Amino acid sequence: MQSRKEALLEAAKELFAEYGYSETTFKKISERAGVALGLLTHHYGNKEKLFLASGLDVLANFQACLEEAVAGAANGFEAVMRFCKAYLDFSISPRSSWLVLVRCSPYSDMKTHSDRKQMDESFAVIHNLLADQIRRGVADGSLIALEPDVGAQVIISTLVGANRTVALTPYGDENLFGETLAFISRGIKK
Amino acid sequence: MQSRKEALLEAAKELFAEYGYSETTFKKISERAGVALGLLTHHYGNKEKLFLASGLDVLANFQACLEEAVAGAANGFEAVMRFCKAYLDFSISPRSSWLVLVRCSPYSDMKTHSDRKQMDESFAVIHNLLADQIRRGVADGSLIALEPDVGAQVIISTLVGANRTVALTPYGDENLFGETLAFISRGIKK
Amino acid sequence: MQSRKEALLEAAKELFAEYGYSETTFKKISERAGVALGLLTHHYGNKEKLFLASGLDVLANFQACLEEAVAGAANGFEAVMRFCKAYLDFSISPRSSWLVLVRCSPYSDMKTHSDRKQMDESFAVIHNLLADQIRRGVADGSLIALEPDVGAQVIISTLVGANRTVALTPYGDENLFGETLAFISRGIKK
Amino acid sequence: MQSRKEALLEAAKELFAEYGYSETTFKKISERAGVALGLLTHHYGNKEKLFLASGLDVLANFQACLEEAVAGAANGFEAVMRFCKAYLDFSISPRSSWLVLVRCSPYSDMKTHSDRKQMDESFAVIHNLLADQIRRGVADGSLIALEPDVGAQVIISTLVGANRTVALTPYGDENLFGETLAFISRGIKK
DNA sequence: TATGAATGAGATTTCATTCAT
DNA sequence: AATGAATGAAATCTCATTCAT
Repeated sequence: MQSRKEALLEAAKELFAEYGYSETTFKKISERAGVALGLLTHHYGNKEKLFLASGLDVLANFQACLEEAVAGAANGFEAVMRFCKAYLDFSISPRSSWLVLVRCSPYSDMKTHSDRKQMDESFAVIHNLLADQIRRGVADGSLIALEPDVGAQVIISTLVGANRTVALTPYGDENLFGETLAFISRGIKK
Repeated sequence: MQSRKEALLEAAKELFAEYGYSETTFKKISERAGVALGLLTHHYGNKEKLFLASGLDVLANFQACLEEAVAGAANGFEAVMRFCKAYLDFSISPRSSWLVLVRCSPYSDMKTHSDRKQMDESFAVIHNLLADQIRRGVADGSLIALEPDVGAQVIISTLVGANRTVALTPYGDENLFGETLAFISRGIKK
Repeated sequence: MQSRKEALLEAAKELFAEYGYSETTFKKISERAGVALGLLTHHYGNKEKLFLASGLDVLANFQACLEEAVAGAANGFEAVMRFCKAYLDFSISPRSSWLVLVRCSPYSDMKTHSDRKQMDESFAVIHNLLADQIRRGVADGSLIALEPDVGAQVIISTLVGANRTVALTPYGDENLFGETLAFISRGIKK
Repeated sequence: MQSRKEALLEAAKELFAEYGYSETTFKKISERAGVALGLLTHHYGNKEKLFLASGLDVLANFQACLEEAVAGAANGFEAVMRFCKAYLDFSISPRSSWLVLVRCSPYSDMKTHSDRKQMDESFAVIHNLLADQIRRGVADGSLIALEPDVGAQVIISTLVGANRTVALTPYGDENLFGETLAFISRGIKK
């Protein structure tokens, strides 16, 4: 059984994902969660903190998913490709509330909010996870000579773009994710 | 001499670029433009239409810039690379108000608004411009065998992602654009 | 050929009739008339004066119609009945813009406006026209003994009510005007 | 002790009655009620719904008053006359806020608003109450042969007109209500 | 913890009227 | 006479947040 606090977070994630920050109101959240309006500030302080909590909740799942993906890879190249596939898969999995991250990640166009920093740090963990796999791949000879941080930036940028194309635009082709992975592969494989 | 209608558009572009849609108010726009509040609806109807007008204005400049870039290329590969470079350069040129497009393009996370379609169509023109260069490169043997539409999608996705990383996040490295171009080159060159 | 001043009055009558005072705007009027916005104040001064001009224009037609109706009556009773029939007929004749009077006559629920007095006086002329016919009927023995002013008030009240029932409510039966005339007849005939 | 929600309704009834719909503002209502502006939409949703609530509140009192009036009548004719007298009396009783109904009943000149239907239905109850008394009077021989629905329409039209003459115009004579009752009596009594 | 009434600043939008051309 | 850009006050409505219960 879900506590009322959890019900609020769940409703907030759904609504922020669907409508974005400014079109999601306390009233809508409390109605969808089926709890009293006042509980929102009681449990989460204010709107921004709730937004952050929503984002961090999705992000924690995202991190876990990526770490699991890279775990059993035979070499660096394979680890990178698993990372990429997991990234794209997570973003379209129906119950991941991925769009919350589209709305509040450092890659979003939100005006900087108070706890942007906490979000940035969590995303840095993801960046480093990928950079580590690149380092491994360069060491084990499965990747071309890439500076790990820049390489991770380029790859994540590509994933961010592909993801947005599919999630937000009408151009998103069903082949796009496959092509993107092939494209990345060509760009890094030795 | 700038008409008041133009002054409003200019102010709107600056403010939408800087603050996004919902944090840009009529008051801020009219004050920055130095005109009366009521002129906004008089000339543009409502906030959304002004937002659209802002986006289309930037987009028109963007298109012109891309078309000029591909004009003198020796072959398809070179045309594609010029397109990509012009894309990234435009996005960081100081007076382009590029961020307006980050806020209202199909790649943005705006809730669909009324004239989304008009924006979509204009972006399709850009997509087709790139697809044409790919087609040319495949024909002249300077590119690997790519399906032009999917290829254009992948490349634009990569540019979108790189652009967001630089424009919005704290990770944006100064090498990123260069690395992105190299990465694209490796992914498509025969 | 209609002058622009006349076109404005015509448009104003239509719109005031259909939408009432406060939902009729200068913009709508000038657009329907196909002339420039500024001509409205130029020719009519302000909104209230235009409203009054619209009402008085309809009222002048109304008066003429009533006077013509009573002209050839054989006796007072017949004159009264002709008056009543003409009153009701005018109110449903398609091009009379009768509803303007519903909106701005002394029987309307408009908050008193500046030139209410002029409207009141014109309506008094109508009242007196009916009172004269009653006086005649009492004198010639075709009517029961009625105080002409009170009698005119009662009869006009009945017409006002019947008219509103037909023009404004969903209850308006097609027999209502006939029944109303029969009812009046029973109430005054000797 | 009156709740703030009730205070708002009371203030709204007074102001709508006095100034009509469009000249009654949120500011005026909340100031007269002595509560915060935002409570208006909090409790009533929007201006129209508050207007409707005001009308229905007055109408409920009106219905109760009419039902009580017809209760003890000796025959149909007397019941009809009591109905008419109660109708007219209610309309000039100082604390009835009758004018709200003048502004928002189906007999008003309001442009059709959303819940017009609800108002229409409530007025139909009043119409039927009168039609029932006519039916009784025709049956018990105290009235002439009248079709009950049309008869009710004619009588209510007469009351509506008399009421408007007294409430809205400068012609309203103090004898008018008495004369109107006599006039109705002559028109229906056997 | 839980509720939802209460607040009031602020947003968008409307619109009669003025005025330069 | 004719045009429509320009003005700004005022209207309705939203909404995060507070607070008494």
